[in-house]
Amino acid sequence: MSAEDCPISEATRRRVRQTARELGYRANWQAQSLSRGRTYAIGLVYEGNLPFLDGVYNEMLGSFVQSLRDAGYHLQLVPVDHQESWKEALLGRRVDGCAMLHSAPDDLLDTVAELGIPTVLLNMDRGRGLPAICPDDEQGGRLAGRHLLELGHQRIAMYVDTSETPHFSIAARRRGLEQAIEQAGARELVMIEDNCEDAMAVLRDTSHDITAVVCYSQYEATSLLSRLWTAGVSVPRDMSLMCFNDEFPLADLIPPVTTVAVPSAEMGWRGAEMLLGCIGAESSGDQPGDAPRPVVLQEQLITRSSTAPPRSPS
Amino acid sequence: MSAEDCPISEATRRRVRQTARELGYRANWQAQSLSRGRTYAIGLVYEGNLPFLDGVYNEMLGSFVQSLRDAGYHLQLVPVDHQESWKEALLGRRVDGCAMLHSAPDDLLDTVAELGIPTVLLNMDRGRGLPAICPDDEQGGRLAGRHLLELGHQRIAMYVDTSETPHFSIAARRRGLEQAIEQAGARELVMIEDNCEDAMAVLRDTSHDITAVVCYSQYEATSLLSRLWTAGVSVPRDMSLMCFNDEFPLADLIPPVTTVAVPSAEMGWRGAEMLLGCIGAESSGDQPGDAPRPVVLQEQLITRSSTAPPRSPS
DNA sequence: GTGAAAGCGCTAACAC
DNA sequence: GTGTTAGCGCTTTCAC
Repeated sequence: MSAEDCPISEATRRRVRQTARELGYRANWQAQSLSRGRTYAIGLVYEGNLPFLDGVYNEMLGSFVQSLRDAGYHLQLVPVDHQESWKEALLGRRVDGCAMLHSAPDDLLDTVAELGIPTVLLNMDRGRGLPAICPDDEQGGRLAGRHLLELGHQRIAMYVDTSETPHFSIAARRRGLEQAIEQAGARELVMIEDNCEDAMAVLRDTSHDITAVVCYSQYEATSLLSRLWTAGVSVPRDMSLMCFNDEFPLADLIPPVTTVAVPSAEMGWRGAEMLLGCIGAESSGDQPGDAPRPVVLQEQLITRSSTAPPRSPS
Repeated sequence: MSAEDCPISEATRRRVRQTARELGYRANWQAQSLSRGRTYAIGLVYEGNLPFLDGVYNEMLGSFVQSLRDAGYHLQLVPVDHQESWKEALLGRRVDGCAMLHSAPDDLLDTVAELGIPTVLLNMDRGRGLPAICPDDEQGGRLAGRHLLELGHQRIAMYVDTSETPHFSIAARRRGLEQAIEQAGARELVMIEDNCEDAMAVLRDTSHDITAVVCYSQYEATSLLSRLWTAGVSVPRDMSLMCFNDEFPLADLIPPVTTVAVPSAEMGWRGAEMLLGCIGAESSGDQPGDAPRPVVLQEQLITRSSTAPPRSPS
């Protein structure tokens, strides 16, 4: 009845629908769901805390949800924990597809692969060839490195707080920084993978002669900036500081912090596009052989006042 | 078949279920859903951005989701916008109940009331007598006020950034502060409802003689603290500063900021308890007359180093 | 082209 | 107590 050669005009069709709706009728969703074999739900399967605290994920998921909604889908939160209730949700086919971000346990990836549940990985790499979408953290790292090198810094450190969950973007950002440094023929990157106390020790060690530090995220930047102030190290006069992710509270700190922004909203809608594409392809009986290749999005430098040329050595 | 006088022992029942499950069988969820007239989904209906950026909501929703999951329910994100797709979701009964936080448009509240969809309001008051759960912001305000008064402050300001969406807790926190001030016989509260620039002007106006400022949230506190530093006003030596919500980055700022914490996790599980209670009562045919009364939870003072006795007037 | 009927997979009510 | 069947409300197919 949904054919285009229907004798009933489009206008009439619409009027009928409109009237039916006004009379309070709506298609029963559970019945449609059973009959069509669809749930019209996408599961957001996540480990640990709700993955929204970080502004990057907040924005990304916002646009992800919007795009899904425009296609008649809703996003369902599926926490992963020891109870394995997430497994029931997937095996019971409570969702038509799923999204994961940041990281996922192996058995989760195995499960979706076995069951053939359409899945998209957001900001995640090691994905068994599953459709993925992530920012180009290596390129972002190069952006950061070049910015500092152009300002005249020779000796640069990167600081990552290792108490946080590791993420592949750490390595990627590091590689980008190193590439930029190598290209410029400057001295090699000093890596500080530790907590804030120890980062301070390294930065203040004059034998390292560090004049600029790149923090992995706004979290490291916020606490390190505080410590620097406390220790009487002025930013950017004595030390340039920058980080990744253009999120709260970077713009409100003293000084406002230079950062490399990831295209969070774009990741969201691209992800939705990809996932809905997979679901569509699956239902139209296509072979699932053509897994879409990973989409990689460019990052962008946002210059603020926490980075400046190094003090000339006196 | 679910009776307790069943001849099949509990152990056998479990073994059968276990085996069936191992053989790969699970009850088809869509069919169950249709047959039982349940969707096993709760809608989180929200306006604007994803409501998780603020750490308070993050933690609250985390425990909300967990509790729902333990009861076999999933939380579905239902954004409210001009397209009114949320209305379709509710009218189509795509959810068994819903949760709202912070604020909700009138037609949304009307809709759930008309349709009789079990609903719980999280951190929201003006709710048509709907089940609600919120922190006692007035009590929190008193906590803040007493803390500063005990330190010896006489002239206190409260700062709210009016560019943010208004929330009833602003008034409640203000009332609490005023009550504490009145009780102590100190001078009246100076209200600053504006942006950060103007807040600075008021604070530096010596005719006001303000020695302590209470910020509405971590956002105001973060930016105001920055401005104060920039202006050479030392916290807490020249000015005590505190706020509400124990969230990032308060503990990482210089100095770490004193704050009044809301019991976010408890709000979450209490809310789930309440909502599931309503759904259960509804299905067991009880009259919906006994709407649970609002639950009000106590807040807690967390003292850090941004508050201190005022400088003795020289 | 139009209308009736057979499922979707489960639940619950009903006879045996 | 146990097995059978109607029915949830839609979609889709298959006769007319």
